[in-house]
Amino acid sequence: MGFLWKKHQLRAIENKRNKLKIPVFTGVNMNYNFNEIEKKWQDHWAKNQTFKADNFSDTPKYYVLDMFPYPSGAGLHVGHPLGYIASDIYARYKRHKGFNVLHPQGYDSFGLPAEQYAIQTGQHPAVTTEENIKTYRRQLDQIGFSFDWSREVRTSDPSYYKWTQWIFIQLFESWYCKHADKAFHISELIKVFSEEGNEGVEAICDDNVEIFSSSEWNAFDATKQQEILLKYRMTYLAETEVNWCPALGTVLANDEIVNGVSERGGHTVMRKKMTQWSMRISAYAERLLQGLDQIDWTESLKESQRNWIGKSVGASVTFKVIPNDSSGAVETSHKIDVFTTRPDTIFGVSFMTLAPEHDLVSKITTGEQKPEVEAYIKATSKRSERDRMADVKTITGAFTGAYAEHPFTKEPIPVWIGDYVLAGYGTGAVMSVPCGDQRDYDFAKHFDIPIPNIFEGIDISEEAYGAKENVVIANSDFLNGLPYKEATKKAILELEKLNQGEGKTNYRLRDAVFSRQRYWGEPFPVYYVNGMPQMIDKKHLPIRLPEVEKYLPTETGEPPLGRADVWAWSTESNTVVANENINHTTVFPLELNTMPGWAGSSWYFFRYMDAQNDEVFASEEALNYWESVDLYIGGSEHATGHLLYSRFWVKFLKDRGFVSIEEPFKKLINQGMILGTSALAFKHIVDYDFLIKYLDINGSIISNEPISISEEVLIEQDLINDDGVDGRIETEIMKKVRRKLEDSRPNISFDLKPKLTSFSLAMPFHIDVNIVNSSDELDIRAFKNHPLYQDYNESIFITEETDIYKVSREVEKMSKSKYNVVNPDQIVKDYGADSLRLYEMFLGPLEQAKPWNTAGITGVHSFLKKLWKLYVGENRLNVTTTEPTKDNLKTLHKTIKKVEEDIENFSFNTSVSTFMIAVNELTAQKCTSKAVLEPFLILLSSYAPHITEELWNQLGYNESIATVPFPEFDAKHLVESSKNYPISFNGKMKFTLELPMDMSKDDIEKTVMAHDKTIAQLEGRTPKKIIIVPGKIVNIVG
RNA sequence: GCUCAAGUGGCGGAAUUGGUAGACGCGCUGGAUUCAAAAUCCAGUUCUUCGGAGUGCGGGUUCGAUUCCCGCCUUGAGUACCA
Repeated sequence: MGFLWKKHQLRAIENKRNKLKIPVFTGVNMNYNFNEIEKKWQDHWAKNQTFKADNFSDTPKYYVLDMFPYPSGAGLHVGHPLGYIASDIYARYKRHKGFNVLHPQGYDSFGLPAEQYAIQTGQHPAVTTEENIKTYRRQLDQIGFSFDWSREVRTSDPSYYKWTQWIFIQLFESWYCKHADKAFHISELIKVFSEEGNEGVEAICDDNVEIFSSSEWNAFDATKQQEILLKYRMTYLAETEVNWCPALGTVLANDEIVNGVSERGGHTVMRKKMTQWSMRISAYAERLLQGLDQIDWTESLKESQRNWIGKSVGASVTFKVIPNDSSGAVETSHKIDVFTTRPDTIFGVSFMTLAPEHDLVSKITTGEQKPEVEAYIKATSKRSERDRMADVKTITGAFTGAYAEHPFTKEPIPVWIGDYVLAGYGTGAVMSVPCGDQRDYDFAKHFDIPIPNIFEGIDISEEAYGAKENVVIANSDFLNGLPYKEATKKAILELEKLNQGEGKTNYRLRDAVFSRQRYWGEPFPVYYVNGMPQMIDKKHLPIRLPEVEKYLPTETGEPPLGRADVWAWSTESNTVVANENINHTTVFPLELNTMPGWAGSSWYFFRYMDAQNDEVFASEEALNYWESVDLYIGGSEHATGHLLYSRFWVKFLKDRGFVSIEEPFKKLINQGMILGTSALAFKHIVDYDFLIKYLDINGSIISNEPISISEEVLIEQDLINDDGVDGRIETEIMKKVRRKLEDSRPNISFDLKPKLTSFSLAMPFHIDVNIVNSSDELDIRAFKNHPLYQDYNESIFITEETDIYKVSREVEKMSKSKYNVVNPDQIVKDYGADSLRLYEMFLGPLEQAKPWNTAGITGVHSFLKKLWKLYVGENRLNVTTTEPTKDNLKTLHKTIKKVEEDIENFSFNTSVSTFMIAVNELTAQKCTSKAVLEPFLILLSSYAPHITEELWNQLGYNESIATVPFPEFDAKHLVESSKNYPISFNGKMKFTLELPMDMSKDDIEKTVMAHDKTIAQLEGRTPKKIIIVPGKIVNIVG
């Protein structure tokens, strides 16, 4: 029962509360009533905008950001808030430390799931997205995050995607100058073209640009000029081979494909040629690589970006194809360009290999070889990408009949095709050096091609020698005797002399396809004149998503926007108008694709700085004040998607002068996944034949009846291989059959003859974790009544103890299909948000994957109850102005030190233990001193904001605890006068000895050696050596 | 295959610069309280043949190693014919 205040006390409190405008709950409960407290303070923070950040402040800024959540229909499970809790603790801590903290939240609300749902149900994705956001918001709110919600953004909101469209236009209007190594406005390129032509332009552009003079440029018509410029723009339209996913009806980026199938849904993906918008991210490959050295990310994350960028330094080499008339081609002189990282091995080339898709293949294949080559190409094109990846062992290929000329020896080299050469990397052709590359080696062995050895003293009879170190080149003319490095240099030099090669750096990073054949994404601000894309002027943005009656592609295979009736651009009214007005003179068709998911998330961190601005994506002042994200927390699944694209856009925006930073995320932490603890039961399927003998009163058989039954027997894992268990199963089945017979034939006795006919292996299946208790005991009755397990209604259980089935546990990913999902709503209801926050942190290191086990939450929950009891006594606040004792201060200050260190190191789990130790100690010390209990609340308030805010308030403060300074650590309280020395013998601690801190080494030795236990331990031996580290340890050797 | 991360009680984990291995919590055992249960409180809880042994395994450096070095094994994540 709750304690009721006396009337006069109540009045006094009420007066005070009215003054402070804090919600009142009458009949203050002296118990820790977390539900009430948490609701009260969440409402208070929201009403008072406690966490609203100011864009202009004299205090230093700190920007803490969580990775943009996609509001899925399933809502949050306990794994999702982990990172949010960590960042919230850090944000709150930084506020205590005097920083002006920006800690915003919003939604990456365009995306596939809402659209898939729309296709199935016909509901507009905007409607379901709105609903999902509401659920998310409710769930986030109840955990007590200190977000500044006044800055909320949603990527699907036109006032937001207006600026995504704007950035797209900037990209379209830009080109990349290699010389200055940055992007510029396209007008500067046009100027150069009209004055000097393009020969001197060093730009990142398509490979197929023709060279033209200024006069030629000026003579081109507008369409031709546009066509050329498109090859230079940072975003461009090109026919590219894309990853087409028929099931999703869209194109996917490389990072959206996992193991050859779509990341979402696991559908097959095939190669298809389509005209698509692409982003020239490859222009930034080197800067994206170099920038990694400037940022504080985990090494593994940087490593995956490095791998994705895939820089390799080598040379391009041109081989001339030896003309051969039998190919029947009109042109007879061809060149094969290859990229190699080992130009030093050029004298080891014994054949060349082209990708089967290579353009030259059809041109150089001789008539004789044509049937074989064509058959091979046909066979390989049938193999899906996935088969090709899975099947690395099988060596296949075909000889084209053509020969290329070695640049130095002028010897003919046979040209092969093989699918181990990828069309998409380098030039799609390789110079094969079997002695130095295992794949070339295997290919040569398989097709009996010679394997010349060009390495001094290295045996290549078994395998290729791929290492670069400790190698000296031989049989290689002018390279003889040179090690790798020098040989490489020399080879490139000689190739340059012949004009048949040069040093070259290659990147694996491809330009990113930016079109999606989807409805629920940003529309492009683009219309088409004579097939050439035109940007809509920035002042007419946003171009809003049109309405469509269905969210599927059209019958003619166009994207869903092809279904919109009002989707044309009038250059007269500068508005979107009905399609019937299209006349290709003033009204033009609009782009039908939409932007990919990463468009909106590549710049959202800037929008939070100035979320409401309608003039610019964020004001210069706001951008300059907040600069970049100081701490970014999120999952590692974004390693090569979002985190690479964001860096790319930021570098671009910097080049164009829109922002002043080069990297968006200074420090990044990947929180580990919270895994589910699945419950597994095991079943046998057991088949029996029974012979039922019906008996009369005398026991004589009246009749025989054979029956067959099949039973699902649930058995505890421990019993599966138990000896007596078969007998138990048979007994139980007999019992069950007997019971049934007795029910149906009550007055007849019978005898049963069982015969086992089959017995399956034990099969595990998932049990809903909600019907299993913390001791792994399945509630059998609940199980039989559970709608999921109706099939087991009458199943037999074989268990150690009656009525209790012990499930087996397995840690796996938390997922609906495994029935191991734990919902935070229930946790908050049962234990409160503060308990949830503490427990999520207490589970283990933030960055590590760890299993969730709800049972353990009672530990942190009873800690909070103990804390409450420490502050709130039987009927009044237990906090007094009593002077703190030495012990009180020692406990407080060691806690301050530890918690501060922990937060700075993102070691949140260890501070939770520290809080527990502190409360245990202060309780044992019967501490009531305000001078200790107040600062302790501040320490804890980042972790458990509600209970601390409540107690802070009860202590009489009217300002939120979130705004008060962090307690100062004072080392003097930790100074000890004595030390409990561990006394070790040969490094093993045997006993401890309390000695004064200021005791000299000699005195320590004398005291220890004279001690009874030392004498007993030594058994008369004389120690060889005595190590004494004052204040640390004594070690006696001998 | 390559890259990265990690292996410590029944479980989650702690030991931050080499110095008392197992903090803190869960679970378990026993006890108190209760008509009973929940809750709460107290005690114990690495293994052990009671000598000791012990941080994945085998070596090494050191007075002393979970921590440093060498070689292996296992698990997880990412990536993959990248020339």
